Amino acid sequence: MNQVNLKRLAQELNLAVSTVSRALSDSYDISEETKKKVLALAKKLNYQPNPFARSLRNRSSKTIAVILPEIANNYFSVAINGIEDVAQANNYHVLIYITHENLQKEADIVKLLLNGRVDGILMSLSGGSEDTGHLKELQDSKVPVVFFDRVSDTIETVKVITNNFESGYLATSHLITRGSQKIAYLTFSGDLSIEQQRMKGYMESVTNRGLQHREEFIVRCNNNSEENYQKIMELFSADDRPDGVFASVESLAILAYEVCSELNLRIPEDVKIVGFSNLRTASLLSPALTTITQPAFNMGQEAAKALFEALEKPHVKMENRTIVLRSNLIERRSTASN
Amino acid sequence: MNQVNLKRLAQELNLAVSTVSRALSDSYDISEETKKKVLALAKKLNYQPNPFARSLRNRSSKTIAVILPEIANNYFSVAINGIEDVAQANNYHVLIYITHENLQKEADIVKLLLNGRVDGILMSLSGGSEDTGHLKELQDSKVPVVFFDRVSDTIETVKVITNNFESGYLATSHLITRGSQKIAYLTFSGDLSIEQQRMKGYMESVTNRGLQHREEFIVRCNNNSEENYQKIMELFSADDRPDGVFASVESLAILAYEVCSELNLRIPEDVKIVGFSNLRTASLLSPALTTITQPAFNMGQEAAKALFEALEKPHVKMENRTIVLRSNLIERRSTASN
DNA sequence: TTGAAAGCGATACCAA
DNA sequence: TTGGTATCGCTTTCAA
Repeated sequence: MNQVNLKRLAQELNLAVSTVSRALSDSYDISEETKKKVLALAKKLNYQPNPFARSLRNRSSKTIAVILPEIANNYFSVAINGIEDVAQANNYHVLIYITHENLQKEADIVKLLLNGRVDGILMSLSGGSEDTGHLKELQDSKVPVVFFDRVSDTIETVKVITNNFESGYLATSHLITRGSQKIAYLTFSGDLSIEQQRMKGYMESVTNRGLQHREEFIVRCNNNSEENYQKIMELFSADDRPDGVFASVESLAILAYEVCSELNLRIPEDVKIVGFSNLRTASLLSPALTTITQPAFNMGQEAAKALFEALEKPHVKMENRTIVLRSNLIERRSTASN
Repeated sequence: MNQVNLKRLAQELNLAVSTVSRALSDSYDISEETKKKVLALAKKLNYQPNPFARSLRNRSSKTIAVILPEIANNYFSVAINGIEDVAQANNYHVLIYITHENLQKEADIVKLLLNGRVDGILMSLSGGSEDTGHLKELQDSKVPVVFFDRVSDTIETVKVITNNFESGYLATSHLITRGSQKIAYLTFSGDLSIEQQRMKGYMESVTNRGLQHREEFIVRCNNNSEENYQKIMELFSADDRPDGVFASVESLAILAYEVCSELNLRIPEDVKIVGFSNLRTASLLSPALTTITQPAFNMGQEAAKALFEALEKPHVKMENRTIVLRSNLIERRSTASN
């Protein structure tokens, strides 16, 4: 094809390729006149530098990767928004990889990215055993990583999270204050650090408020929505069922609503519910759902900013720093007093 | 750095770079023995080919781009899921670009991608005047595009949409059947082909059922949520307010709910509402929202599949074909008869 | 101020 | 069956 590249520009202008290259990068030792001519022709022919040649030469891809467990989720999609925002401002490209909570897939993707395809990685861990080889490999590689939301405890780098322990404590205390005595906790795998923090908050609140800790009130869910529905159904069908529920994940709060509807349990009269959630329609649910809402957009932004800061100092090791952005408890009808 | 590249492998094995390259690509004219040795060392050193060198040489990036107006949206995030699914199966990488309904940004992004950075593009148009130079440029370039959902009327290529006209007709007829007589239509910019189709469906249903068409019942919204809220507020505050609303966009249905709540209008007794929506919690809203639901995941998949088919026949011009996937009307309480 | 040429890493052609 | 080398397009060092 009649590709527009430096050679082509150089030929048309009777200049050397190197001259054209320097003119385009506004090098100081090229005359104004030449620069003008070059820029004019480049514009006219709509010259776009070949990104691969550039990346190959410069060892920099102007691209970051975002690895996350899922995307059809109000938290993650908004977080991506924040990330993309910062990336566009820095003229970077954003690659997306979804692990679907599959650890093997996560490992494969990470391996795929260790060859320089991206300059940095933003990552939210898949469920399953947290720490495995691929994260170590990442850390040993030259590719900087910033974790957000579902962070790794063991890898030393920048992490952006919300105040999970406090939020768990707050949500549980809120339920107790509103009159719940038997509080269930719905959680995902339980391997993730953030889950553990939220649960610790729940436990500590239960204990501090003098309530009895009951193992059967902790429901560990998985990737299978139907199974989770069944588990929650069992929880609520028991004779001695909970009168309060703290869902550490949005989807589990929704399932709890569905189960209550199925069993004709009234919210909040029979069961009060609070959930971690970024659902924009939380206030329109029936009844409106009390939520712990994470600053998703901000978390994405901060994670991306931290990554770009690291990219500017390529020879400095990533510092081990945790940025905590506060979540908000937004009280609605699902936890009203009886 | 001590990068692992072909040269390094070749040196360690006392072979030529070209031999190593062919051994790794399982070329038939390399001896089994050599292949084994090469593969073993490559594995041991965790050799990953440099993607840029490869792309530069092969003129193929193994990457596609997805350009869309927004991502924090149940339709688009699920569609991306479908796209990513197919891309991963094809060992392709996915770049994401969000235009935020900004036509200029869309044009900039498209220009950025004409230099071979991606092998193909999946695109859902930003609002604003539909057809402008950047799309033409795209069509003239060698980069194949497939449109999904918000497609271009004028560019000839594969397009994946839902049955917009029919759905608009169906939604409106449904409102009429349930007793609405004065039906408002909430739409976005109105420039997009899909919006026009939906509106045509609405109009034709209104006319066919012998209702009066009223210009003031067509509310054209924009990117500004507060302004839209005001517009809808005015609509419902009028003496002769509508008793049925068809929202052609999810976010407008949500706004309608909020306005009704503010004005103490009962749904469905005072106003019935149906909206295009992929909200997973539609059934939990108060009241449950009747929706026209698009097969988002499928649409993403089909668009991606069509793109990959095109990528396999690089010298064939994209055919002008429209794939229509049907949306479903899911009836819920927001349109119950009085 | 400009030009020539080396080199980034992988591929493919031609030669041996 | 293997080796040598040109090439993709761009950047940068060295020379003029």
